[in-house]
Amino acid sequence: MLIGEVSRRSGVSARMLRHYDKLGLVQPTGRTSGGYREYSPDDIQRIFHVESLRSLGLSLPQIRRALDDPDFTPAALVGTLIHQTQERIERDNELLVQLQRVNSSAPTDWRDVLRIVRMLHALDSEHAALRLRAALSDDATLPADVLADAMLAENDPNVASALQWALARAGSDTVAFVARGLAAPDAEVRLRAIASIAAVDGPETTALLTGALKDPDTSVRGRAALALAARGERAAASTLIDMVADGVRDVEAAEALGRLAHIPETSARVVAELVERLGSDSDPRIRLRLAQALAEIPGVAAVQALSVLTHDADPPVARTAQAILRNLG
Amino acid sequence: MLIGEVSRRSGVSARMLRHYDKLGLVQPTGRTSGGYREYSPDDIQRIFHVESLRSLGLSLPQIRRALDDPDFTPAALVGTLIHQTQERIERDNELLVQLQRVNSSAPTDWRDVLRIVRMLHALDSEHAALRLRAALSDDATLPADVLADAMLAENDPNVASALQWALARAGSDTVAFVARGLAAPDAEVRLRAIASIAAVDGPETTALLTGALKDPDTSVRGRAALALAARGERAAASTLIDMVADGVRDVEAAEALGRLAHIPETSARVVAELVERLGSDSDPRIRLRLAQALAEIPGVAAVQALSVLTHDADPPVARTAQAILRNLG
DNA sequence: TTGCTCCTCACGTCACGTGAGGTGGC
DNA sequence: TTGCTCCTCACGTCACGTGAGGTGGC
Repeated sequence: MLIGEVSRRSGVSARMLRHYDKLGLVQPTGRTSGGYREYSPDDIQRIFHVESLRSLGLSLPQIRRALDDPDFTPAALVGTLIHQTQERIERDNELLVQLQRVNSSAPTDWRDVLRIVRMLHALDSEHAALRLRAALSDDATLPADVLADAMLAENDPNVASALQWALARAGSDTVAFVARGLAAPDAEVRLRAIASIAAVDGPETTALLTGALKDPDTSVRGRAALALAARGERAAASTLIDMVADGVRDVEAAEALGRLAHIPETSARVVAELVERLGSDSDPRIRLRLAQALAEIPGVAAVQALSVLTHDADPPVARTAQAILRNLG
Repeated sequence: MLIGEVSRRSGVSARMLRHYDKLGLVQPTGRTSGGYREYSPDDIQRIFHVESLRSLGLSLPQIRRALDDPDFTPAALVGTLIHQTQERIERDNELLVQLQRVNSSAPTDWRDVLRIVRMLHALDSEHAALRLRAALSDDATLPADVLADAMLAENDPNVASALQWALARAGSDTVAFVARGLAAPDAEVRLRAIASIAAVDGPETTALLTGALKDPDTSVRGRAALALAARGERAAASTLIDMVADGVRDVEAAEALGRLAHIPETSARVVAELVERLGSDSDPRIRLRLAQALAEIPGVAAVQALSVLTHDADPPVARTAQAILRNLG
């Protein structure tokens, strides 16, 4: 079979078939009197073998060895190819993220592109000083989603807070980008997201903070509860009481409960829940903290609860209740 | 600054700096009397710009246009680069799957590799005839995970069943690979997984089938329930009753219930559940199917329930119950 | 004078495409 | 004789590395 037909049947260009010939990869068995290459069925088989191995990413010299050198076994090479492909995919994924960030900054000319690439490299730097400088650079070309991602990934508190500022300057529609961090598996990231969201007022952020009260992580729940209490949101009460009981930022939590309970109705509910916890918990340290929290709650309900506690079986609890009532009087 | 120091500071090889010069990308401002290239601070700036754009994947000619041609805007090119990168990632992911399949077949020489690549291509073919031939080829070099993946992805029932056979021949440790299909988002895939798992006896497959009773898809649940019933597993009863009620393979389901209820205890529970459904459902067609199912259940409990139904307010239900009792008597 | 740096020119890598200029076979 | 196919040789692509052979500057 002549080269043209072989090319048509195999899909390999005549140019490449001549190239295979020169490399010694596939040398046609014969030539016609006129010097035309003549391929035998075996030659054609071999072409398909070459194409098979090419589909796995082998180079032509590698294919030559694979087909002709009996000492060359597949194990090592296939492993290497897998590794190289994985590395290439990883690099390409990073490249894609960069390109999409550049794209979302909507550059009008290449100077804009250069600016944002420089900023992205700086924010990616290992040196906190460089990251800080980038965060403080006040470069309006940085899109909000990039700032948000950088802030969520930032473990240096100084840089993180500089990025918070930059985000605040970038406007209020940055909340959606930061909110993506609430779904992160890392609790630290969720904590930074909450801190950032808490800095922006409005019903949207309140809803996000309320959702975070169900977070699996204690610190995240606590941070959300304190922020909600500062907004007068009664939904935070139960979480704040948990914090008092668990001794997690319990002083802050108790104060927040006190401010939350300035409405008589809320006050009564908070006192009821505190009293219920005092009844169900037996750990003396927990009960002491719950009793102390009552000191922060305004209104008669708290005073009544404290009066009952002055006769508590737990001497420290009873003494604390007495002391609080004495101070109030 | 001479080329050596520029190279050291920028990380670009002297060879490449000369190449940039020849391309007109970065031409040093001056030369010394001896002909040495002298780079100005601006030249060095430009080198960093070139490297920035290279990090985005631009070719050297593209960078030249970006830096020198004011009419060349970033929008289109950045979009193209994103697209190309996505395509490359996709192709590399497919390549990686192929390589890992080849690897998991543990080829000892390149002939093994060629065999499995040929099989993989055949199983990937658009033509069902080619896929069928590959499935029937009885080639032991095909690893079980590949067979399982092919079977799960196969939408031609003939080919799928040939692959089932091939899997069965490959041994019983193929179940784990098939079980991965139970997590597929496509209900068809889960259905094929269940069918394949049901063909292998043992406590492991029974556990998988029991788990599938919670599948969101009716057909998947039904298939699992029928398979479990054939194994005498009473856990299938509720699902079978659902099938009777919903009219999904209801005749088969009723028969399976009958075989399942040969133990008096199970029989009583099945009858109780059927009666409860008859009481709570008002659709006459559903109630008729539930009543008919009672005919399949052995034991006195079913006969008692049917006796009650002979006075049912629903005439077809009452008549059916009478007919069943007549046949029994 | 001795190292060191720099210069230009050019070949090699890798998998091709695209000619130019010529010829065989129906 | 006219198309068509085939031949070899060779340049171009792309981003480099690595020489060879020569020279400037301390």
